[in-house]
Amino acid sequence: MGSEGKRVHKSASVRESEILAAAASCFAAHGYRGVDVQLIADTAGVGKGTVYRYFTSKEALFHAALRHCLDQLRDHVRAASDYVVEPMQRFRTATRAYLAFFDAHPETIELFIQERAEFRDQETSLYFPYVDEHREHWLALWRQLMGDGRLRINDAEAANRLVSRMLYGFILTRTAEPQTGSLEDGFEELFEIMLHGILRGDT
Amino acid sequence: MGSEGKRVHKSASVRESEILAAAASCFAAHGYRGVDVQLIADTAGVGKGTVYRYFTSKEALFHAALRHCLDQLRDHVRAASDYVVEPMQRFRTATRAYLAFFDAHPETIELFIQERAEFRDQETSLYFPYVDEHREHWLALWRQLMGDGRLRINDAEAANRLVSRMLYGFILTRTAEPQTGSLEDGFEELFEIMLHGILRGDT
Amino acid sequence: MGSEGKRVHKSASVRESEILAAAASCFAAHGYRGVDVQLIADTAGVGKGTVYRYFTSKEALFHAALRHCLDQLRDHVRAASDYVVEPMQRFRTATRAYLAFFDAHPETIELFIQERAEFRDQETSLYFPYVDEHREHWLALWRQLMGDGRLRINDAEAANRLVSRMLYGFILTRTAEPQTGSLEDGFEELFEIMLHGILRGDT
Amino acid sequence: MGSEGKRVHKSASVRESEILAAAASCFAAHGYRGVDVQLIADTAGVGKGTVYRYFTSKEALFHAALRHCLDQLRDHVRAASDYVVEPMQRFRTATRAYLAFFDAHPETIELFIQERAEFRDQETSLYFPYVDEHREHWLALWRQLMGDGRLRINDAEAANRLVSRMLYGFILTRTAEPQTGSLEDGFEELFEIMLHGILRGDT
DNA sequence: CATGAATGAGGCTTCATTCAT
DNA sequence: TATGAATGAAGCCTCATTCAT
Repeated sequence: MGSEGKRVHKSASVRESEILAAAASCFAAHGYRGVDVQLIADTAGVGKGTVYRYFTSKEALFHAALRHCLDQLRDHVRAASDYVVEPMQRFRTATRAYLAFFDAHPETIELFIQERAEFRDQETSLYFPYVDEHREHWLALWRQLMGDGRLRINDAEAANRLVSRMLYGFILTRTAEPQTGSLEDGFEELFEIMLHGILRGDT
Repeated sequence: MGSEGKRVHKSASVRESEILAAAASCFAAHGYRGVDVQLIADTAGVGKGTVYRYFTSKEALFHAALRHCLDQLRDHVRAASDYVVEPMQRFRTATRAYLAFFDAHPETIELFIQERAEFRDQETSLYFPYVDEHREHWLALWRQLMGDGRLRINDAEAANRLVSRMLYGFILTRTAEPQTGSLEDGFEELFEIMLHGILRGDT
Repeated sequence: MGSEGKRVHKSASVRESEILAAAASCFAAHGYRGVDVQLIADTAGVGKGTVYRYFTSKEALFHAALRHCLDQLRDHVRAASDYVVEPMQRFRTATRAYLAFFDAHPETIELFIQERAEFRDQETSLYFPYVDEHREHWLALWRQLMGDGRLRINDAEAANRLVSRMLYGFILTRTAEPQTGSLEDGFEELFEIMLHGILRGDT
Repeated sequence: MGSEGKRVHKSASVRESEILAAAASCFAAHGYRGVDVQLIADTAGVGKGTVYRYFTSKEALFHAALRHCLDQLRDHVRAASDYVVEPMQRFRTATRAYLAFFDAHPETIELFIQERAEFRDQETSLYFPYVDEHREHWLALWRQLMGDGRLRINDAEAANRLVSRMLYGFILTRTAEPQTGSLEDGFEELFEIMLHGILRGDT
């Protein structure tokens, strides 16, 4: 009961989601500092006071919006890859899903950048805790991949970090060059290079 | 103003450099929006008015500071690699110099991020013109590398873009994980992977 | 803010009037440039932000204040003279009311001067549109006065302009000489001269 | 000797005049507050420091410029009218010369307005002392005019004041209406009305 | 609870004046 | 003496946050 009711007053969680969505969209479009909380309120169709009723501060709202995106990202990647058993296939599927997510939610990229720019200090950053949160999951995958000795690298941490950083750069520069197509379009090429490098294998 | 004597006259170029250096340092430390021009003035040891004597606006100052860093970066990489004749060696040297530069001037990374975050849309962005400016130089290198058919990729543009984006991600995440050492320390590992991929060659 | 309680909510129109009144008073007392918007806010008993909530800019506020005075002036003169039927009596009554208004609202004079001094060139000037707005009304009066051929002048435009300019000078110099009394006190003398000139009629 | 010499360094009095002229022109064009002292220096072709070498402050410079204009005005009117013996002719000639002066030096009008707007307090105003300075001269004329009993008014002070104020209004509104021609063009009409009033003499 | 009017600290920029050269 | 680089006080405006209704 509740969410389908005819009541004008939406349930708190619906309100919250709407504000969150508005915030993500505004922050992505204008940057953290460039956004007046009023704009978020207008976009969400609520009063400014209401925004502050649901979120302590502009900063808290930003973090919540980012967290929301990160959760969606995780869900998306997990939903696509968790059921894939074969490790390399799982890696491939997860990577592809990762890229596809940002094609579908480009605002997430902007939130990444904004967080990096505005809250660079470890203290306030959400990115690091987030990475930590899922580290074990992906390290397990890397250990599996290393299991049969096919990797050139034997340190799961290092492999994970290296690939993460490469992907991160790939994501962030998505809009860098106008002619660049969707991220997923670049996937095969990227994945091929990540697996085999730029040199021919027989070298 | 600092603790020095009242008013100091210096040559315009010296003053400009000092202000530029102060600006780069402040912007890197606190972010574009987080910096009060007064702080830059104090850091440079000049009055606030003096800052505006040399730069039209805070924004202009930021762009000038970034441009300064980009010029240094280019000079550094060129100085290290231009004289290297053998293409692969030149690629290697340039890449290493590129990473080393950011170890020596980590504030440059922050300025990159800040520009991306604050001036994402605008024509004012310096990064893309900068990249364009040097595109030909590096494309030539890629064509040389492709000359003997040792590359898995035959499109100089694509190779250049791919590697640039990977490196960009590598740079940006430098401070991502506390335990990470200098960028140059990670060079061998990164370069190895870029050349040969994460899979063993015999796969 | 003043000594009153923390935050007071008033109807928008009341607040606007209060700010307008404070602005007129401040601008008159210190001149457009000599006024810090903070002073207006303090005088109105509101925060500075509130001033900007009601008026886009200092300039807009000034123009609004002037417009307000002009409206009052028009209402005052019209209220006094519109019901007077006999043309010459109407002219007399209107002129007297005009002078009396400035005795009652001397700040209006200052706003006139300030506008002339600060916004001389611009389209933003309110004075000329204002004059135009009422031109027809007064031209009609002049035509009536000319109807019986008692005027030395036969051009309603010219007569209107000439008298306006004389009155304007009379108003503006009100405070010119300390010993000068109220404008209305000088009315009879002025009006007599305007009607009959400084020379005796038999000359 | 001196002023015709080939020395690059102009004599102090020449410098001063140039600065004064530049100041008058700038103040008239942009208003007292709208002028950066730098602009005056540039216009005069000297360094900013030099301006301050000749004049204590911006305010002092403005007053000096105004004083200069007032002196010229006085000289002009006196030169034209002092030799005229017949009182009414002298009044007529002086008035006409007064108007003609402002046609030739319209910037004087602006300086009048600026002073009125910025330095309205008796203390700093130049206008009142100036008027006082010449009061006696003109009062004498008025007494002469009254000598033969042809004036409707018998108070020289009052007559002087009244006419001054009318003329002042006439001057100040010169640019008020675009279609208005030169002040001197309006002279006959104005003078006729001042002498005989707007009503026909036989009324 | 929801609202949006009210607030004031904070930041960018200007410009009159000073002073080292 | 002449200069113009240097200065910093001052002022306009924004916007995150609070709170009366």
